[in-house]
Amino acid sequence: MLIRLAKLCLISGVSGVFWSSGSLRERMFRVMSRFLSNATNRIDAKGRVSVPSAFRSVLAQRNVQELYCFQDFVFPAISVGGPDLLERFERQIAAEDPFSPDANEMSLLIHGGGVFMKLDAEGRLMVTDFIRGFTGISDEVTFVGRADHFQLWQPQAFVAAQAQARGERKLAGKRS
Amino acid sequence: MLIRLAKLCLISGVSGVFWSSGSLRERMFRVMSRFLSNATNRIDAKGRVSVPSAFRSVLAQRNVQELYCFQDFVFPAISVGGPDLLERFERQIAAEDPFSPDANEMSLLIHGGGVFMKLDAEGRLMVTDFIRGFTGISDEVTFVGRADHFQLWQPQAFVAAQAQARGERKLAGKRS
DNA sequence: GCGTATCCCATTGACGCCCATATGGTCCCA
DNA sequence: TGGGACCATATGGGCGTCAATGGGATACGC
Repeated sequence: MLIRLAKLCLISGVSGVFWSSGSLRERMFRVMSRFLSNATNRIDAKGRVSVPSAFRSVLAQRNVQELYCFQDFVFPAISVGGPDLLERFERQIAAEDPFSPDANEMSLLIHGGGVFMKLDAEGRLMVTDFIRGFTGISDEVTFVGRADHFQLWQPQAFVAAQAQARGERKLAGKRS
Repeated sequence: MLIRLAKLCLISGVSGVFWSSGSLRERMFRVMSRFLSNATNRIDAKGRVSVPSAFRSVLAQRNVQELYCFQDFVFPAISVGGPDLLERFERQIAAEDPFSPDANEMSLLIHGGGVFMKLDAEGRLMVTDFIRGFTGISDEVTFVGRADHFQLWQPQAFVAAQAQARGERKLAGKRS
């Protein structure tokens, strides 16, 4: 199961290169600037929601000004990161056989299913239909840190998914 | 043959030359100037539809004034790009034996299945029968970014194709 | 001359930019 | 240790700008 989770992670964009290299100082820096924990904020009348301050400062440290958002491949959640996230996907496409139907589908998802968004001066983002439709979000958003990116969840869906993941881990632990 | 054409499509669409490096400024520029995300607009009584502003500014940045449109090889969608898209196809054809059946068929699709179109002053394009017939579009158009070009889809067909691609991604991830 | 496409202008509704307020937490000082 | 000032964050809302759309008027082709 652990392996499976690791794979899931990779699928949804958490790259394994995250830890692998760089000077000690750089690694310290990265540790400091991970997306971690979760928080739930309300959507206002105009459809905006504040990105948690902790996440915003990570974005600032990484010099991320435009957010690349896409509909996650596994969960009913929107994954959000910097343009480097998109570039990683594109490299992945370029790396595998560029003639495969896989690459075509991949492009349909990451280009056609991805958006660039910007935060306003107060660090809020618009919750568009693009986000609502895919996640089921209506009036509250749960922000979930995923190391090098974060996700937008419908609050109940998140606790459910988390509970399920916890349950499977427990079983795996008893088995092994 | 079909596979071969699909390959062609991919070559031009998700080109492997993707932009691995460059100054920060250059990368910002590139991020800004690729076709990304999707949006659905209505067709008015005269059969016109507005191209999303984001796509128009990409076209402007690339100095594209005439649009080359052709019926996509794999999806029921119209692919739209600058004249460079057509030129790339033509180079591809020229690269192989000009008398081969393959080259002949490619030309049939590339040239016979393609048209040039122009936007009006407000950035709208006419939805002709050429487009309607192939895509099933009737009163709404979904614009889908594909990095170096974009596509016109019948809205429902797009969500269906995207859902299928996502499903296959998920399965592939779990399998491996 | 009639249908069709292009040009021009008007409307409106959404989004970005700006400032104001509240609320909770922290730090300092008595 | 308790109270209070201070600060940061989350949230609310006004307003201007621009994009999407609608519709009239004119040019063009069959």
